[in-house]
Amino acid sequence: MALMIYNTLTRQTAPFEPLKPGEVSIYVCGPTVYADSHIGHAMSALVFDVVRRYFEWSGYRVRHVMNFTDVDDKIIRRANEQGRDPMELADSYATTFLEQLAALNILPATAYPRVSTTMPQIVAFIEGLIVKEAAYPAPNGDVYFSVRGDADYGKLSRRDIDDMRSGSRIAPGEDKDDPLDFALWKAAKPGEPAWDSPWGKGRPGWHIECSAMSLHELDAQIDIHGGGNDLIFPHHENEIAQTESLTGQSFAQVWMHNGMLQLAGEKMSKSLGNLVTIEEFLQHHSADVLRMLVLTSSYRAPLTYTADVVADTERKIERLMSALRPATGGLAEGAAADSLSVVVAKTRAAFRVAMDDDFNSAAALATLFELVRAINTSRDAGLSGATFEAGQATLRELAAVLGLRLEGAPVSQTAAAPFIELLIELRADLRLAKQWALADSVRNKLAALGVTLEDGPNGTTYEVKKLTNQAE
RNA sequence: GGCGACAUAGCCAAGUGGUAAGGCAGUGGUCUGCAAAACCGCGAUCCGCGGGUUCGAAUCCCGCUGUCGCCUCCA
Repeated sequence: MALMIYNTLTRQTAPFEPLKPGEVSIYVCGPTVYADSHIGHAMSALVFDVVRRYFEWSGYRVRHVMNFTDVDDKIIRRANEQGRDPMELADSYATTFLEQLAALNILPATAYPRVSTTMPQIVAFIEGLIVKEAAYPAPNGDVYFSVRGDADYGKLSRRDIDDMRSGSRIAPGEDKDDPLDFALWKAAKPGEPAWDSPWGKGRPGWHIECSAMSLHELDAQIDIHGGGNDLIFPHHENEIAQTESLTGQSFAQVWMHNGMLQLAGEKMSKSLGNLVTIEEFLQHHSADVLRMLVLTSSYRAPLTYTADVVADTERKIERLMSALRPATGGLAEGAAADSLSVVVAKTRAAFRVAMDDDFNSAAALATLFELVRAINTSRDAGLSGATFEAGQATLRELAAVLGLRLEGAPVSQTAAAPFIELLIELRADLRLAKQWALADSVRNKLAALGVTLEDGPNGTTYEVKKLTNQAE
Protein backbone atom coordinates (compact mmCIF):
# COMPACT_ATOMS: atom_id res chain seq x y z
CA MET A 1 0.00 0.00 0.00
CA ALA A 2 1.68 3.14 -1.19
CA LEU A 3 1.37 6.62 0.19
CA MET A 4 -0.57 8.82 -2.21
CA ILE A 5 -0.11 12.59 -2.23
CA TYR A 6 -1.97 15.29 -4.13
CA ASN A 7 0.44 17.36 -6.15
CA THR A 8 -0.55 20.92 -7.02
CA LEU A 9 1.86 20.85 -9.94
CA THR A 10 0.05 18.00 -11.69
CA ARG A 11 -3.36 18.50 -10.02
CA GLN A 12 -3.34 14.80 -9.40
CA THR A 13 -2.92 12.36 -6.57
CA ALA A 14 -0.06 9.98 -7.21
CA PRO A 15 2.08 7.46 -5.32
CA PHE A 16 4.94 9.10 -3.47
CA GLU A 17 8.47 7.92 -4.25
CA PRO A 18 11.27 9.72 -2.44
CA LEU A 19 14.27 10.84 -4.48
CA LYS A 20 16.54 9.02 -2.06
CA PRO A 21 15.25 5.76 -0.58
CA GLY A 22 14.23 6.05 3.03
CA GLU A 23 14.64 9.80 3.16
CA VAL A 24 12.27 12.71 2.60
CA SER A 25 13.23 16.34 2.13
CA ILE A 26 10.56 18.91 2.89
CA TYR A 27 10.76 22.67 2.56
CA VAL A 28 7.89 24.68 4.01
CA CYS A 29 7.48 28.43 3.63
CA GLY A 30 7.34 30.08 7.02
CA PRO A 31 6.01 33.48 7.97
CA THR A 32 7.25 36.99 7.49
CA VAL A 33 7.96 37.98 11.05
CA TYR A 34 6.62 41.49 11.51
CA ALA A 35 3.64 40.87 13.82
CA ASP A 36 2.12 38.29 16.13
CA SER A 37 1.47 35.06 14.28
CA HIS A 38 -2.13 33.91 14.03
CA ILE A 39 -3.72 30.49 14.03
CA GLY A 40 -3.71 30.40 10.24
CA HIS A 41 0.07 30.26 10.37
CA ALA A 42 -0.26 27.60 13.02
CA MET A 43 -2.60 25.62 10.77
CA SER A 44 0.04 25.46 8.06
CA ALA A 45 2.72 24.42 10.52
CA LEU A 46 0.36 21.80 11.98
CA VAL A 47 -0.47 20.33 8.59
CA PHE A 48 3.16 19.81 7.73
CA ASP A 49 3.94 18.58 11.23
CA VAL A 50 1.43 15.79 10.68
CA VAL A 51 3.00 15.02 7.31
CA ARG A 52 6.39 14.91 8.94
CA ARG A 53 5.23 12.72 11.85
CA TYR A 54 3.54 10.28 9.51
CA PHE A 55 6.68 9.94 7.41
CA GLU A 56 8.80 9.35 10.49
CA TRP A 57 6.34 6.85 11.91
CA SER A 58 6.50 5.09 8.55
CA GLY A 59 10.26 4.77 8.89
CA TYR A 60 11.57 7.64 6.80
CA ARG A 61 14.30 9.99 7.84
CA VAL A 62 12.90 13.49 7.32
CA ARG A 63 14.87 16.61 6.57
CA HIS A 64 12.46 19.43 7.28
CA VAL A 65 13.32 23.07 6.62
CA MET A 66 11.17 26.06 7.50
CA ASN A 67 12.34 29.57 6.78
CA PHE A 68 11.74 32.94 8.35
CA THR A 69 11.46 35.99 6.16
CA ASP A 70 13.23 38.54 8.30
CA VAL A 71 14.12 41.10 5.64
CA ASP A 72 11.03 42.65 4.12
CA ASP A 73 9.22 45.92 3.41
CA LYS A 74 6.64 45.39 6.13
CA ILE A 75 9.25 44.60 8.74
CA ILE A 76 11.13 47.75 7.87
CA ARG A 77 8.02 49.89 7.89
CA ARG A 78 6.87 48.48 11.20
CA ALA A 79 10.26 48.92 12.79
CA ASN A 80 10.39 52.52 11.65
CA GLU A 81 6.93 53.15 13.11
CA GLN A 82 8.01 51.75 16.44
CA GLY A 83 11.50 53.22 16.40
CA ARG A 84 13.04 49.76 16.60
CA ASP A 85 15.80 48.08 14.70
CA PRO A 86 14.26 45.94 11.93
CA MET A 87 16.45 42.94 12.60
CA GLU A 88 15.75 43.09 16.32
CA LEU A 89 12.01 43.32 15.66
CA ALA A 90 12.07 40.36 13.27
CA ASP A 91 14.15 38.30 15.65
CA SER A 92 11.75 38.97 18.48
CA TYR A 93 8.72 37.77 16.50
CA ALA A 94 10.62 34.76 15.18
CA THR A 95 11.62 33.73 18.69
CA THR A 96 8.03 34.01 19.87
CA PHE A 97 6.79 31.98 16.93
CA LEU A 98 9.27 29.20 17.66
CA GLU A 99 8.06 29.09 21.27
CA GLN A 100 4.48 28.86 20.07
CA LEU A 101 5.29 26.05 17.67
CA ALA A 102 6.76 24.13 20.58
CA ALA A 103 3.67 24.87 22.69
CA LEU A 104 1.57 23.48 19.83
CA ASN A 105 3.56 20.23 19.98
CA ILE A 106 5.05 20.85 16.55
CA LEU A 107 8.31 19.00 16.10
CA PRO A 108 11.29 21.26 15.55
CA ALA A 109 12.42 21.54 11.92
CA THR A 110 15.86 20.36 10.95
CA ALA A 111 16.77 23.95 10.13
CA TYR A 112 15.20 27.41 10.38
CA PRO A 113 17.16 29.55 7.91
CA ARG A 114 16.61 33.29 7.70
CA VAL A 115 17.18 35.74 4.90
CA SER A 116 19.65 37.69 6.98
CA THR A 117 21.85 34.66 7.52
CA THR A 118 21.61 33.32 3.96
CA MET A 119 22.84 36.44 2.18
CA PRO A 120 25.98 34.95 0.55
CA GLN A 121 23.97 32.06 -0.89
CA ILE A 122 21.28 34.44 -2.14
CA VAL A 123 23.82 36.69 -3.87
CA ALA A 124 25.56 33.69 -5.41
CA PHE A 125 22.20 32.37 -6.62
CA ILE A 126 21.41 35.66 -8.35
CA GLU A 127 24.86 35.79 -9.90
CA GLY A 128 24.25 32.33 -11.28
CA LEU A 129 20.97 33.43 -12.83
CA ILE A 130 22.67 36.42 -14.46
CA VAL A 131 25.35 34.17 -15.90
CA LYS A 132 22.64 31.98 -17.37
CA GLU A 133 20.96 35.10 -18.73
CA ALA A 134 17.81 34.29 -16.84
CA ALA A 135 18.18 37.55 -14.95
CA TYR A 136 19.65 40.99 -15.59
CA PRO A 137 20.92 43.88 -13.50
CA ALA A 138 19.12 47.14 -14.18
CA PRO A 139 20.73 50.59 -14.27
CA ASN A 140 19.05 51.56 -10.99
CA GLY A 141 20.82 48.80 -9.05
CA ASP A 142 17.92 46.33 -9.03
CA VAL A 143 18.23 42.84 -10.47
CA TYR A 144 15.23 41.31 -12.22
CA PHE A 145 14.24 37.85 -13.35
CA SER A 146 13.26 37.61 -17.03
CA VAL A 147 9.89 35.95 -16.91
CA ARG A 148 9.43 35.72 -20.68
CA GLY A 149 12.76 33.96 -20.95
CA ASP A 150 11.42 31.09 -18.89
CA ALA A 151 9.54 28.85 -21.27
CA ASP A 152 7.37 27.03 -18.76
CA TYR A 153 6.66 29.94 -16.44
CA GLY A 154 3.15 29.60 -15.00
CA LYS A 155 3.08 25.81 -14.88
CA LEU A 156 2.32 25.60 -11.15
CA SER A 157 -0.47 28.18 -10.99
CA ARG A 158 -1.67 27.38 -14.52
CA ARG A 159 -1.48 30.94 -15.61
CA ASP A 160 -0.93 32.29 -19.06
CA ILE A 161 1.58 35.13 -19.00
CA ASP A 162 -0.49 37.17 -21.40
CA ASP A 163 -3.57 37.01 -19.19
CA MET A 164 -1.93 38.54 -16.20
CA ARG A 165 -3.30 41.88 -15.24
CA SER A 166 -0.31 42.75 -13.12
CA GLY A 167 1.69 42.60 -16.31
CA SER A 168 0.30 45.94 -17.33
CA ARG A 169 1.99 48.01 -14.69
CA ILE A 170 5.43 48.90 -13.47
CA ALA A 171 5.68 50.39 -10.01
CA PRO A 172 7.38 53.76 -9.62
CA GLY A 173 11.13 53.48 -9.27
CA GLU A 174 11.35 50.11 -10.96
CA ASP A 175 13.48 49.61 -14.01
CA LYS A 176 12.20 46.45 -15.65
CA ASP A 177 12.67 45.38 -19.25
CA ASP A 178 9.26 43.77 -19.08
CA PRO A 179 6.41 44.46 -16.65
CA LEU A 180 6.16 40.74 -15.84
CA ASP A 181 9.69 40.59 -14.46
CA PHE A 182 10.11 40.41 -10.72
CA ALA A 183 12.88 41.65 -8.46
CA LEU A 184 15.62 39.33 -7.26
CA TRP A 185 17.56 42.16 -5.68
CA LYS A 186 16.40 45.61 -4.68
CA ALA A 187 18.82 48.52 -4.57
CA ALA A 188 19.07 50.08 -1.11
CA LYS A 189 16.89 53.04 -0.24
CA PRO A 190 17.90 55.49 2.47
CA GLY A 191 17.23 54.27 6.00
CA GLU A 192 16.83 50.61 5.08
CA PRO A 193 19.00 47.69 6.08
CA ALA A 194 21.30 46.84 3.19
CA TRP A 195 23.88 44.26 2.25
CA ASP A 196 26.81 44.45 -0.14
CA SER A 197 26.48 42.84 -3.53
CA PRO A 198 28.05 42.99 -6.99
CA TRP A 199 25.21 45.38 -7.89
CA GLY A 200 25.76 47.72 -4.98
CA LYS A 201 24.09 47.84 -1.59
CA GLY A 202 20.63 46.40 -1.40
CA ARG A 203 18.49 43.52 -0.23
CA PRO A 204 16.89 40.43 -1.76
CA GLY A 205 13.44 40.27 -3.29
CA TRP A 206 10.96 38.06 -1.58
CA HIS A 207 11.01 34.93 -3.72
CA ILE A 208 14.72 34.37 -4.11
CA GLU A 209 15.27 33.56 -0.43
CA CYS A 210 13.35 30.29 -0.56
CA SER A 211 15.10 29.14 -3.71
CA ALA A 212 18.48 29.89 -2.16
CA MET A 213 17.67 28.41 1.24
CA SER A 214 16.21 25.26 -0.20
CA LEU A 215 19.28 24.76 -2.36
CA HIS A 216 21.61 25.53 0.53
CA GLU A 217 19.88 23.56 3.28
CA LEU A 218 18.61 20.67 1.17
CA ASP A 219 19.40 19.84 -2.46
CA ALA A 220 18.82 21.08 -5.99
CA GLN A 221 15.92 18.65 -6.11
CA ILE A 222 13.69 18.09 -3.12
CA ASP A 223 10.78 15.80 -2.43
CA ILE A 224 8.13 18.12 -1.08
CA HIS A 225 7.69 21.86 -1.07
CA GLY A 226 4.82 23.10 1.03
CA GLY A 227 2.96 26.17 2.15
CA GLY A 228 -0.41 27.84 2.18
CA ASN A 229 -2.31 27.88 -1.09
CA ASP A 230 -2.12 31.64 -1.13
CA LEU A 231 1.55 31.19 -1.95
CA ILE A 232 1.00 29.29 -5.19
CA PHE A 233 1.17 32.50 -7.13
CA PRO A 234 3.41 34.36 -7.35
CA HIS A 235 5.72 33.03 -4.66
CA HIS A 236 6.01 29.37 -5.52
CA GLU A 237 5.71 30.01 -9.23
CA ASN A 238 8.70 32.30 -8.97
CA GLU A 239 10.65 29.87 -6.83
CA ILE A 240 10.26 27.26 -9.52
CA ALA A 241 11.33 29.71 -12.21
CA GLN A 242 14.43 30.72 -10.26
CA THR A 243 15.58 27.32 -9.11
CA GLU A 244 14.94 25.47 -12.34
CA SER A 245 16.56 28.22 -14.40
CA LEU A 246 19.68 27.91 -12.27
CA THR A 247 19.94 24.16 -11.87
CA GLY A 248 18.35 22.99 -15.10
CA GLN A 249 16.58 20.31 -13.05
CA SER A 250 13.04 20.06 -11.81
CA PHE A 251 12.80 21.55 -8.32
CA ALA A 252 10.32 19.92 -5.93
CA GLN A 253 8.71 16.76 -7.15
CA VAL A 254 5.57 17.31 -5.06
CA TRP A 255 3.97 20.64 -4.22
CA MET A 256 1.60 20.50 -1.26
CA HIS A 257 -0.66 23.40 -0.32
CA ASN A 258 -2.92 23.74 2.67
CA GLY A 259 -6.26 25.55 2.49
CA MET A 260 -6.90 28.79 4.29
CA LEU A 261 -8.37 29.07 7.73
CA GLN A 262 -11.65 30.93 7.39
CA LEU A 263 -12.88 33.31 10.05
CA ALA A 264 -16.39 34.63 9.45
CA GLY A 265 -16.23 33.33 5.90
CA GLU A 266 -13.01 35.09 5.02
CA LYS A 267 -9.38 34.13 4.96
CA MET A 268 -7.74 34.98 8.24
CA SER A 269 -4.92 37.31 7.43
CA LYS A 270 -2.74 39.96 8.87
CA SER A 271 -3.60 42.46 6.17
CA LEU A 272 -7.36 41.96 6.65
CA GLY A 273 -6.98 42.23 10.40
CA ASN A 274 -9.53 39.47 11.07
CA LEU A 275 -7.34 37.25 13.11
CA VAL A 276 -7.02 35.22 16.26
CA THR A 277 -3.42 35.09 17.38
CA ILE A 278 -1.83 31.87 18.53
CA GLU A 279 -1.27 33.50 21.89
CA GLU A 280 -4.95 34.36 22.26
CA PHE A 281 -6.00 30.88 21.26
CA LEU A 282 -3.67 29.16 23.71
CA GLN A 283 -4.94 31.37 26.53
CA HIS A 284 -8.33 29.71 26.21
CA HIS A 285 -7.74 26.29 24.67
CA SER A 286 -5.22 23.52 24.71
CA ALA A 287 -2.86 22.85 21.83
CA ASP A 288 -4.76 19.64 21.09
CA VAL A 289 -7.88 21.66 20.28
CA LEU A 290 -6.27 23.58 17.44
CA ARG A 291 -4.66 20.43 16.14
CA MET A 292 -7.91 18.50 16.29
CA LEU A 293 -9.59 21.34 14.43
CA VAL A 294 -7.05 20.99 11.65
CA LEU A 295 -7.21 17.19 11.62
CA THR A 296 -10.99 17.08 11.34
CA SER A 297 -11.06 18.23 7.75
CA SER A 298 -8.92 17.84 4.67
CA TYR A 299 -5.76 19.90 4.84
CA ARG A 300 -6.43 21.14 1.31
CA ALA A 301 -9.91 22.47 2.03
CA PRO A 302 -10.70 25.77 3.72
CA LEU A 303 -11.01 25.34 7.48
CA THR A 304 -14.12 26.76 9.13
CA TYR A 305 -13.32 28.53 12.36
CA THR A 306 -16.17 29.61 14.62
CA ALA A 307 -16.80 29.55 18.34
CA ASP A 308 -19.24 26.65 17.85
CA VAL A 309 -16.71 24.60 15.96
CA VAL A 310 -14.12 25.19 18.66
CA ALA A 311 -16.57 24.08 21.34
CA ASP A 312 -17.39 20.91 19.38
CA THR A 313 -13.71 20.24 18.99
CA GLU A 314 -13.19 20.44 22.75
CA ARG A 315 -15.82 17.72 23.12
CA LYS A 316 -14.14 15.52 20.52
CA ILE A 317 -10.95 15.56 22.52
CA GLU A 318 -12.82 14.68 25.68
CA ARG A 319 -14.30 11.79 23.78
CA LEU A 320 -10.88 10.52 22.72
CA MET A 321 -9.62 10.89 26.26
CA SER A 322 -12.57 8.98 27.67
CA ALA A 323 -10.88 5.82 26.42
CA LEU A 324 -7.76 6.55 28.42
CA ARG A 325 -9.49 6.29 31.78
CA PRO A 326 -8.27 3.39 33.85
CA ALA A 327 -9.88 -0.02 33.84
CA THR A 328 -12.48 -0.64 36.51
CA GLY A 329 -12.94 -4.39 36.36
CA GLY A 330 -10.78 -7.41 36.99
CA LEU A 331 -11.15 -9.56 33.88
CA ALA A 332 -7.87 -10.13 32.08
CA GLU A 333 -9.15 -12.27 29.24
CA GLY A 334 -12.26 -13.62 27.60
CA ALA A 335 -14.65 -12.40 24.94
CA ALA A 336 -14.08 -8.74 25.82
CA ALA A 337 -10.34 -9.15 25.41
CA ASP A 338 -10.72 -11.00 22.13
CA SER A 339 -13.00 -8.44 20.55
CA LEU A 340 -10.83 -5.55 21.70
CA SER A 341 -7.78 -7.22 20.16
CA VAL A 342 -9.61 -7.54 16.87
CA VAL A 343 -10.54 -3.87 16.85
CA VAL A 344 -6.99 -2.84 17.75
CA ALA A 345 -5.60 -4.73 14.77
CA LYS A 346 -8.29 -3.35 12.47
CA THR A 347 -7.66 0.16 13.68
CA ARG A 348 -3.94 0.01 13.02
CA ALA A 349 -4.56 -1.14 9.45
CA ALA A 350 -7.39 1.30 8.76
CA PHE A 351 -5.41 4.18 10.21
CA ARG A 352 -2.60 3.54 7.77
CA VAL A 353 -4.96 3.19 4.82
CA ALA A 354 -6.52 6.53 5.72
CA MET A 355 -3.24 8.37 6.11
CA ASP A 356 -1.82 6.80 2.97
CA ASP A 357 -4.65 8.47 1.10
CA ASP A 358 -3.15 11.94 0.91
CA PHE A 359 -2.94 12.25 4.70
CA ASN A 360 -6.69 11.83 5.17
CA SER A 361 -6.63 12.77 8.82
CA ALA A 362 -10.41 12.98 9.09
CA ALA A 363 -10.74 9.35 8.07
CA ALA A 364 -7.82 8.45 10.33
CA LEU A 365 -9.59 10.09 13.25
CA ALA A 366 -12.73 8.10 12.48
CA THR A 367 -10.72 4.91 13.01
CA LEU A 368 -9.55 6.25 16.36
CA PHE A 369 -13.11 6.95 17.46
CA GLU A 370 -14.00 3.37 16.68
CA LEU A 371 -11.12 2.24 18.84
CA VAL A 372 -12.34 4.53 21.60
CA ARG A 373 -15.73 2.86 21.55
CA ALA A 374 -14.14 -0.58 21.66
CA ILE A 375 -11.94 0.33 24.60
CA ASN A 376 -14.85 1.83 26.55
CA THR A 377 -17.02 -1.17 25.79
CA SER A 378 -14.33 -3.52 27.03
CA ARG A 379 -13.94 -1.48 30.20
CA ASP A 380 -17.69 -1.65 30.79
CA ALA A 381 -17.42 -5.40 30.32
CA GLY A 382 -14.86 -5.51 33.11
CA LEU A 383 -11.69 -5.92 31.07
CA SER A 384 -8.37 -4.90 32.56
CA GLY A 385 -4.78 -5.98 32.27
CA ALA A 386 -2.48 -6.40 29.30
CA THR A 387 -5.06 -6.46 26.50
CA PHE A 388 -6.86 -3.42 27.85
CA GLU A 389 -3.61 -1.54 28.23
CA ALA A 390 -2.49 -2.55 24.77
CA GLY A 391 -5.66 -1.00 23.39
CA GLN A 392 -4.96 2.23 25.19
CA ALA A 393 -1.33 2.16 24.09
CA THR A 394 -2.42 1.83 20.46
CA LEU A 395 -4.73 4.79 20.84
CA ARG A 396 -1.93 6.86 22.33
CA GLU A 397 0.51 5.78 19.65
CA LEU A 398 -1.78 6.61 16.73
CA ALA A 399 -2.93 9.85 18.31
CA ALA A 400 0.73 10.77 18.69
CA VAL A 401 1.30 10.18 14.98
CA LEU A 402 -1.24 12.95 14.50
CA GLY A 403 0.55 14.96 17.16
CA LEU A 404 -2.24 14.83 19.73
CA ARG A 405 -1.02 14.79 23.31
CA LEU A 406 -4.28 13.69 24.95
CA GLU A 407 -3.17 14.99 28.30
CA GLY A 408 -5.75 16.02 30.84
CA ALA A 409 -5.26 18.82 33.29
CA PRO A 410 -2.66 17.80 35.86
CA VAL A 411 -5.23 17.24 38.56
CA SER A 412 -2.91 15.89 41.19
CA GLN A 413 -0.81 19.00 40.95
CA THR A 414 -3.71 21.31 41.61
CA ALA A 415 -3.23 23.04 44.93
CA ALA A 416 -6.88 22.41 45.68
CA ALA A 417 -6.58 18.62 45.27
CA PRO A 418 -6.41 17.70 48.99
CA PHE A 419 -9.45 19.84 49.72
CA ILE A 420 -11.42 18.39 46.84
CA GLU A 421 -10.58 14.90 48.04
CA LEU A 422 -11.66 15.83 51.55
CA LEU A 423 -15.01 17.02 50.25
CA ILE A 424 -15.43 13.80 48.30
CA GLU A 425 -14.80 11.78 51.46
CA LEU A 426 -17.35 13.76 53.42
CA ARG A 427 -19.84 13.45 50.61
CA ALA A 428 -19.32 9.68 50.55
CA ASP A 429 -20.39 9.60 54.19
CA LEU A 430 -23.44 11.69 53.37
CA ARG A 431 -24.35 9.27 50.60
CA LEU A 432 -23.96 6.30 52.91
CA ALA A 433 -26.35 8.03 55.25
CA LYS A 434 -28.66 8.67 52.28
CA GLN A 435 -28.42 12.40 52.83
CA TRP A 436 -29.03 12.96 49.11
CA ALA A 437 -29.86 16.65 49.26
CA LEU A 438 -26.63 17.51 51.04
CA ALA A 439 -24.56 15.19 48.87
CA ASP A 440 -26.01 16.71 45.70
CA SER A 441 -25.42 20.16 47.05
CA VAL A 442 -21.70 19.41 47.46
CA ARG A 443 -21.52 18.08 43.92
CA ASN A 444 -23.41 21.02 42.45
CA LYS A 445 -21.35 23.62 44.24
CA LEU A 446 -18.10 21.98 43.22
CA ALA A 447 -19.38 21.86 39.65
CA ALA A 448 -19.99 25.59 39.79
CA LEU A 449 -16.34 25.98 40.73
CA GLY A 450 -15.25 23.86 37.78
CA VAL A 451 -14.80 20.54 39.55
CA THR A 452 -16.89 17.74 38.09
CA LEU A 453 -17.65 14.72 40.26
CA GLU A 454 -18.60 11.38 38.81
CA ASP A 455 -19.86 8.55 40.98
CA GLY A 456 -18.77 5.20 39.60
CA PRO A 457 -19.08 1.66 40.90
CA ASN A 458 -15.65 1.92 42.51
CA GLY A 459 -16.00 5.33 44.08
CA THR A 460 -16.04 8.91 42.98
CA THR A 461 -13.67 10.45 40.47
CA TYR A 462 -13.26 14.10 39.70
CA GLU A 463 -12.02 16.36 36.98
CA VAL A 464 -10.84 19.91 37.28
CA LYS A 465 -12.11 21.81 34.28
CA LYS A 466 -11.74 25.51 34.67
CA LEU A 467 -9.99 26.28 37.90
CA THR A 468 -7.11 27.58 35.87
CA ASN A 469 -6.22 28.10 32.26
CA GLN A 470 -2.51 28.17 32.91
CA ALA A 471 -2.58 24.42 33.31
CA GLU A 472 -2.84 24.26 29.53
C1' G B 1 -12.01 40.58 -16.51
C1' G B 2 -8.45 36.03 -16.16
C1' C B 3 -7.03 31.54 -13.37
C1' G B 4 -8.29 27.92 -9.58
C1' A B 5 -11.14 25.56 -5.74
C1' C B 6 -15.53 24.31 -3.26
C1' A B 7 -21.17 23.45 -2.47
C1' U B 8 -22.88 16.31 1.62
C1' A B 9 -28.00 15.82 7.82
C1' G B 10 -29.11 21.34 13.08
C1' C B 11 -23.36 22.14 13.08
C1' C B 12 -18.24 20.37 11.56
C1' A B 13 -16.93 16.79 8.04
C1' A B 14 -15.00 11.89 5.11
C1' G B 15 -16.25 9.76 0.78
C1' U B 16 -14.22 10.98 -6.86
C1' G B 17 -18.44 5.22 -10.69
C1' G B 18 -21.61 0.41 -7.28
C1' U B 19 -25.66 2.47 -4.06
C1' A B 20 -23.92 8.02 2.08
C1' A B 21 -17.45 7.25 7.48
C1' G B 22 -16.75 9.80 11.97
C1' G B 23 -17.57 13.64 15.63
C1' C B 24 -20.69 17.45 18.03
C1' A B 25 -25.66 18.65 19.18
C1' G B 26 -30.66 16.30 19.82
C1' U B 27 -33.57 12.17 21.28
C1' G B 28 -35.28 6.98 23.47
C1' G B 29 -33.09 3.20 26.60
C1' U B 30 -29.32 0.45 30.05
C1' C B 31 -26.61 1.77 34.47
C1' U B 32 -27.18 5.25 38.85
C1' G B 33 -30.55 7.26 45.03
C1' C B 34 -30.33 11.28 41.37
C1' A B 35 -26.82 13.18 38.03
C1' A B 36 -22.50 12.63 35.09
C1' A B 37 -19.62 9.38 32.25
C1' A B 38 -19.81 5.01 29.46
C1' C B 39 -22.68 1.64 26.54
C1' C B 40 -27.10 0.28 23.12
C1' G B 41 -30.78 2.44 19.59
C1' C B 42 -32.78 6.57 16.45
C1' G B 43 -31.16 10.92 11.99
C1' A B 44 -29.74 12.59 5.00
C1' U B 45 -34.52 7.34 0.21
C1' C B 46 -30.40 11.27 -0.57
C1' C B 47 -25.32 14.57 -1.43
C1' G B 48 -26.66 23.43 -4.33
C1' C B 49 -30.11 23.61 -9.06
C1' G B 50 -31.07 21.80 -14.24
C1' G B 51 -29.65 18.64 -18.12
C1' G B 52 -26.41 14.58 -20.10
C1' U B 53 -23.09 9.93 -20.23
C1' U B 54 -23.58 4.93 -17.90
C1' C B 55 -26.51 -1.33 -16.33
C1' G B 56 -25.38 1.99 -12.26
C1' A B 57 -23.19 8.92 -10.26
C1' A B 58 -22.67 12.54 -4.29
C1' U B 59 -18.69 10.76 -7.40
C1' C B 60 -17.72 11.74 -14.93
C1' C B 61 -19.46 15.80 -18.76
C1' C B 62 -22.29 20.56 -19.91
C1' G B 63 -25.02 24.75 -18.13
C1' C B 64 -26.81 27.72 -13.95
C1' U B 65 -26.63 29.70 -8.92
C1' G B 66 -23.77 30.62 -4.59
C1' U B 67 -19.24 30.86 -1.57
C1' C B 68 -14.01 31.22 -1.27
C1' G B 69 -8.85 31.87 -2.90
C1' C B 70 -5.14 33.91 -6.33
C1' C B 71 -4.04 37.70 -10.15
C1' U B 72 -0.45 43.40 -4.97
C1' C B 73 1.97 41.61 0.72
C1' C B 74 -0.06 37.02 2.67
C1' A B 75 0.43 30.24 5.93
